[in-house]
Amino acid sequence: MAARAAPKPGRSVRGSKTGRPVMAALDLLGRRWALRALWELARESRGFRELQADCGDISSSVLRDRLRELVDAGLAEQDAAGRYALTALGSELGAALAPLDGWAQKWARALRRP
Amino acid sequence: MAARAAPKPGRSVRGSKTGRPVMAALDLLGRRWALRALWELARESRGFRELQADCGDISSSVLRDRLRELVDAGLAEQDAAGRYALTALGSELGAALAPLDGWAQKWARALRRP
DNA sequence: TTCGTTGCTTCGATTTCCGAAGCAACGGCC
DNA sequence: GGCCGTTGCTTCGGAAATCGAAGCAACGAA
Repeated sequence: MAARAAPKPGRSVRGSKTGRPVMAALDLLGRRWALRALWELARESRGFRELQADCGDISSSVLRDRLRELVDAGLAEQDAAGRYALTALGSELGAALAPLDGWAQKWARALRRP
Repeated sequence: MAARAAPKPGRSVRGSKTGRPVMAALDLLGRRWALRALWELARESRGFRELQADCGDISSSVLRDRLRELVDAGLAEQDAAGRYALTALGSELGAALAPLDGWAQKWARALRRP
């Protein structure tokens, strides 16, 4: 249970008391599965159980916590059918993180031939 | 103790057995303080204790683990003076994540007037 | 009405993280 | 040389986050 409020800009978060927005983002995203859930939702809206499966069978309790945080932070919401989807803000974050894919491929290449 | 190998592309990581590079990245960065440490190093190279202070007094044991992983993954290294610095690859990741700052400011604005 | 699926919740076991303490090595500085 | 402050860690016990299997009410299809 529990599920305290998600980190948000303007408030003191783990590792920073200044309230600087990016620090809140780093706290929010630096939790296990947060980035992955966001990444998956950026691809497509999905229901809880489907999302869980697509995240490699993440524990349902943790997925619930992460989703709650994303919703609380205004990055995700549930549509009429109950499916989870990113808000406009969430989509923009997804777009901001999109370069990660290209970088990771470069990373893979670099590690193959050091 | 412990400190197993960092997640890398091509290998099975938490939440994905396909070896897709971006999944390894999401695993690596989705650990507490990993994003923050990378973010700080992207700004400037620093020694262990200074980095610890700048990360809001993160526990030294965890910082050590995260740094080990970043080094192991080829994203960071120690210079002649022993200071931690990003490699070329690490810097590119930092650059790929740079838009996060701008996004976070937008997030802050959006939450102020909902 | 039975059956399968979904969206969760619970809770005990594990893993991760925290944080205070300690320590060897390296300067300065006298 | 001897003393002091700083640095880069390591150790380890306790707290917190995560896991994972189980269960359950609600819903739709048959």
